[in-house]
Amino acid sequence: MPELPEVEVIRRGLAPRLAGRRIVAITAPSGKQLRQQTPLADLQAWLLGRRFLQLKRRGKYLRFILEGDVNLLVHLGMTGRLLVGRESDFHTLPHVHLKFVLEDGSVLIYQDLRRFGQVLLFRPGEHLWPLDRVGREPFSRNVTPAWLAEQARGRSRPLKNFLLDGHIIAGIGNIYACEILFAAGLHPEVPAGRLSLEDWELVLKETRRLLARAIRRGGTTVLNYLNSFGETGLFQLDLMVYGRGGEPCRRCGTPIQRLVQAGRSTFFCPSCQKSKQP
DNA sequence: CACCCCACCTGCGTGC
DNA sequence: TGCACGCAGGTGGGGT
Repeated sequence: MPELPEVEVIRRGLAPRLAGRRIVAITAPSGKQLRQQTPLADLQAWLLGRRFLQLKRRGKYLRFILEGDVNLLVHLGMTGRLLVGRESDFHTLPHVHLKFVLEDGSVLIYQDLRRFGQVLLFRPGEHLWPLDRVGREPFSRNVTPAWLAEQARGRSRPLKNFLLDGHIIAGIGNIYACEILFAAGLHPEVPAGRLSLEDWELVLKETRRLLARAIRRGGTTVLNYLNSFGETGLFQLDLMVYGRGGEPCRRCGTPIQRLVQAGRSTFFCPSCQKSKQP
């Protein structure tokens, strides 16, 4: 699903459409539950009549802050979408699990084909516990090469799996993990603990560069990602390795290889990514 | 503790 | 055409 750039693009699109708007109705068109979801009756009890104040992002979570210290946490899982529009825009759309009608007649819908997402309500004063397990923000000053080296010290797990671990750095998913490793010229199977401080400087620099560029490009659409206006992203045009197994490397022409790490596909160029070997 | 596998869901492309 | 299989942007629980 959406990784950090896609979630951030959604946040930026949604925020001005929601700020100050009051929720006047909530329905559950599909009648199906997400992986984790506050019951509809509780959503209605706590959200109806309240205005959206702010929309924040933490890792891949979106945090909707409403009047009266009520919070709604939304995670899009693999296939979740948040779309804004007119009621009639979504009449025939399948897999719509929640619909919020706003006082100006616009609607916000949560659509999720695979239903791996989460929509959780937090009442005033309640702790937002899902955020406790979210790692550090890649753009935060508390993420430094030294901190990364410290986190990786003594670890045998492959660098790819380390980058993908949202409890350490938040927001990097399978696409950007592959792209970051290509940009840094590092082999995905190198044990994370074997990187030097200089390697971590490069990894962090490329992580920030790629995530920032992806946000500017409106995210990556490989299957069905859409921003809050139903538009695709453009970063897929910049992908160097992800989804390109067997195709020639865009830098050197060597066929891109695919391998499976921790149950997920990894794509890499065996020629460009060998400054460290497994 | 560290690490990996698997389930959780639905749909789509591929190959027989 | 039909069917079985593999695969898909994430995450956490449980096993080794």
